[in-house]
Amino acid sequence: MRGLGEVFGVEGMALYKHVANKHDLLEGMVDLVLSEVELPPPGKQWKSELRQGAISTLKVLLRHPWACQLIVSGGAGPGPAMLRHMDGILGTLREGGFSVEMTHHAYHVVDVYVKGVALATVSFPFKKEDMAEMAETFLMEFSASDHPYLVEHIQYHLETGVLGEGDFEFGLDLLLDSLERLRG
Amino acid sequence: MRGLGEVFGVEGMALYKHVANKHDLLEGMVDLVLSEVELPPPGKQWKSELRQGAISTLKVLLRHPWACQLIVSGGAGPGPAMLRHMDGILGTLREGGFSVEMTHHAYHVVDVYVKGVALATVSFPFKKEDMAEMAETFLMEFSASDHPYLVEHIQYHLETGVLGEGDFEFGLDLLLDSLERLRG
DNA sequence: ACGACCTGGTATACAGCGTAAACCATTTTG
DNA sequence: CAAAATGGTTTACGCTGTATACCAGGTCGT
Repeated sequence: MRGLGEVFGVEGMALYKHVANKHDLLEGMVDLVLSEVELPPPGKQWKSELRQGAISTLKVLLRHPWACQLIVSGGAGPGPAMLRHMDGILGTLREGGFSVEMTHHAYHVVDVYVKGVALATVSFPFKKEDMAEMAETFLMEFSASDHPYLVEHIQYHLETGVLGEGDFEFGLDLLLDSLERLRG
Repeated sequence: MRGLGEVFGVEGMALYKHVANKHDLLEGMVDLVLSEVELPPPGKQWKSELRQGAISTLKVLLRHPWACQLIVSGGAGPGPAMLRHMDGILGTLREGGFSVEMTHHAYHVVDVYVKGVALATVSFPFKKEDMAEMAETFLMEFSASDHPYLVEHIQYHLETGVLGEGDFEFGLDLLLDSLERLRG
């Protein structure tokens, strides 16, 4: 708070004339972030709309790493932007022909997935450059023979990088295709 | 720290003779939690093994809500239990006939999903009993006509409760079935 | 036009946090 | 038997969010 005050050239306490407390402030910021998400209007092509919405959501979340934690963990109650966001996605599903029940399932599955990827990406503890070095010290810690599959996995990551866009879309399409099958 | 010291009948600072800092302490606790997960040994029925592993993981995470945040957000580097856990799941996939690449995808998708559900469940801000009351004040805040689909969604939740076991397994099976299709 | 009130700022203070530093008794060990 | 490791205490520092009191300037009702 004092730091934010400094940004405004003001004593920290002055902020409390404008927001109730730090948490309220963060809630507002979070909702502002969420308002950046671009949601296509509900229509007939639910799949591409949902896909686009999910991708946009992830992009926004990755653009504001600090907000990830708060949004994902529901630490901030839903503000107007979040409500709009939810209604948009739910609308896409309903208009796309999903039943109320299936809409419920689809919404939560995709929601959890997007947020999960966002959080995992944001909070991955190593920088891309340190990865190689990191992996090396890593592979020393445990006898490679104890965790053969893990070694293989890490080596794969060394070749292909951290969780990237491709990985996200792989899972996303997996879900969307499954949902499509269930809708019919 | 001072509180934990009190539990041991000791001054807070005494703890620093046993752990490097608070973060280290939490890492240890997190790994202990993770060691509670029961993973079936890798074999031929990858699907049921993965399923069982995911369910066990979720159960453990829900049993220790405080650990959820840390585990999910990777705030704690992987300890021995986590390594074991990862290797187990990766092994299940590889032994089950998945290629290295598909194993990578499958692992991350399921991992993200399980952790996402855990975090969402744990950090859902309202108690089960207050839900109805909560929803009511909720539905007043925004004109119901502005968010018709959201209203519908909330009403569905009022009938069926918060995210429950069924919802989790729905998404899980969705993923597992898709993975099965992709494996072949 | 004048007192009341609202607005947005300051100053001070408090309790809480993690933890660094110095010190001290009691084992354990070379 | 001296040296050193072990596990505790005390004190203190800088950081946090924020309650409280105070105060200047502008706005408003009469």
